[in-house]
Amino acid sequence: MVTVRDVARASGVSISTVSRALSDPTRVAAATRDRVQAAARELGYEPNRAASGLRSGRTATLGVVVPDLENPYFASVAKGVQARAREHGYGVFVVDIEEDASREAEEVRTLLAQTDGVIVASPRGTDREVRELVERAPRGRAVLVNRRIDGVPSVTADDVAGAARALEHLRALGHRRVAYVGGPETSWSDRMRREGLRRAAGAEGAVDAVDLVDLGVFRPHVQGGYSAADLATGAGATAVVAYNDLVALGVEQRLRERGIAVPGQVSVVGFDDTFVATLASPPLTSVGTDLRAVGAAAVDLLVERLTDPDAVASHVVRPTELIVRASTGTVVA
Amino acid sequence: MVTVRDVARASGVSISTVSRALSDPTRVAAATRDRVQAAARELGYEPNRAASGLRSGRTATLGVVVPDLENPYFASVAKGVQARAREHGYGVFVVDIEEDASREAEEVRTLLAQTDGVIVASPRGTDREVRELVERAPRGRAVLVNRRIDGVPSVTADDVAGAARALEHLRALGHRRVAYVGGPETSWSDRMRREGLRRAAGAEGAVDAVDLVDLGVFRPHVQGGYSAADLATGAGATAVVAYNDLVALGVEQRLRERGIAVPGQVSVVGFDDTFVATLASPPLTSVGTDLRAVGAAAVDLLVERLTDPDAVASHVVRPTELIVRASTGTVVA
DNA sequence: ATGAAAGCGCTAACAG
DNA sequence: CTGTTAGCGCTTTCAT
Repeated sequence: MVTVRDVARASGVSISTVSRALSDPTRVAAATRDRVQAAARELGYEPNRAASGLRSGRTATLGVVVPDLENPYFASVAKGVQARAREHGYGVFVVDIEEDASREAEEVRTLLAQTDGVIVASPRGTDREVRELVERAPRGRAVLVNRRIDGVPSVTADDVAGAARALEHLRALGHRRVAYVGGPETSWSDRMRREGLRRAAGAEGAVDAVDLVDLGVFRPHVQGGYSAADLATGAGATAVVAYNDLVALGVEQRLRERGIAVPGQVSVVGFDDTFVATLASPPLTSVGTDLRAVGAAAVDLLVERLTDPDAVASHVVRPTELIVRASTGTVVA
Repeated sequence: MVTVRDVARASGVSISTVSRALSDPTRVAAATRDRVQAAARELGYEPNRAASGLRSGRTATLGVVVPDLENPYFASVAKGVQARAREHGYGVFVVDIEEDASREAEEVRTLLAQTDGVIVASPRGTDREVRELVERAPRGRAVLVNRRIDGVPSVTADDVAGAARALEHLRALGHRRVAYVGGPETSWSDRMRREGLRRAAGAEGAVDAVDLVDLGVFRPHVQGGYSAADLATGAGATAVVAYNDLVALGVEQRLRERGIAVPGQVSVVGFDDTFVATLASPPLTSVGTDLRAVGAAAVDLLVERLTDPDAVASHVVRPTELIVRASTGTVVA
């Protein structure tokens, strides 16, 4: 193993100069700096993170906790986190809690002890639990994704606006009775999406008011949508908005089986605009956000607070966009 | 921050006893052990990984390099790696090289310097490059997934058998002309899949021999299959085997657009049996492997070699299975 | 601008 | 079975 001592010997300086030349090149004469850096490169020197971390108190590592890496949503967020962290010089510990809310707090705690900061994506606990969990983090070393709690920095998508957009789209196509297939109860996004739909549906009795049928809570997977589809048609809805793309695919699947045309008889809208939206047939109209950007924003927030401990807890709200594809169409009489 | 000293003081023993009681409880009297552990819990002691790593030379961290986390294939492998590593007490650094072969070597090198071992999933470099990259790893601290090189431990799927199975399935359905939509040239799996198909196709002129049409190299995404579909029908194939599920979906998509029934006129088979296979319409017949198990096996291999440096480099070959769904059917005259 | 020296928290000899 | 001590590789005062 090549250490600072080896580099120091090779370049004829002391180990402290090596350390400086490599970490903060401005604090060393240009000539010395070059000599040291050349020696380091030649010897294949790689700083020992454990040692530098022990001394400096920084691990140069971030943690990200996701409910399920196989969910394309979180895969994208994790990808964004990893990429941006790398740009800032941080490595990333990824922890998949397998949708088990009870593991969340424990994993965050462990990660907090071995990283500089943690990103918790779509926390599964209640607001109370999440707040407690995060307040144990000294100086705001935790950032939430998809959950907004006062005093805790977070990155969320503008789901309210996105959902409203979706509803307006459906209204414009003539739909007056729209069903919503809901997601997990602890999902903050679900609450926001509901809210957006409700607001956009308009006052009861208004000329262009839309009847919103809440189908309840379903598993956020294909199966959930498959189970909900019949309820939607039974309720007389001509359009279905689903908690996410997978659920929407489940709805499409069941409708197809029953010979109900999409969008001929029923229109379907998903959320998240993950790549599966384009795989569906018909391809899915979906409310999307740039998920990698969400992950990247969370890293930026964290790094900012790590660098400047006095930074206030800010809430970044990323824009959402309605991507119209073939799964939505006009109402037939 | 709570350190061993605090725990030592609280439990009335020396710091080394604390260290022992916490890491190897057998080397300490039962009563002492309990006292120390209680104190540690009460104080909320979390060992400092940097410090223990610095002293012991172990980082308790593994690295995994994947070409693309958003690819469901690698998401599953990464998930398997993370879960199993956790069971062994290791954290996992995930690095996504964004399908950029030129970043591979550098990332592996960096990772090797800050972890105990590295798993390289589906290396994108040539055999030569991969061998060089891995031989820099002292004492076999690298394991390959989806690439078999002598002397380097690896986990692969039995793609030859899987591909053969797929071809036999098609033959049994009456297909005598089958097209293969190939994947990346540096893909070892692609080579094996080709080989399996070739072998199972049988000797030319045999009664039940199958004509294998090689369509060439395509991008391993939906678009690749979409582009290849017309070539397959143009070549008179009644069945198409695709490099992976996404490619197969692309084939299905294009065929549907052209009004060619699947499986009525053309059957389609994918590889990897990722969750997207079930999303397709019709759902895709696919040759699958338990991808989480692949990741887990890679971790086991690595941990074994980390624990016993004399362990020989073994090659784990995971079984593949043909999952028959609605995208394959009998040939119509 | 550079060097000497201390010490981060822990584990591993070595004593006892 | 337990305590003492040294030191992992690095960063960071404090001198010079």
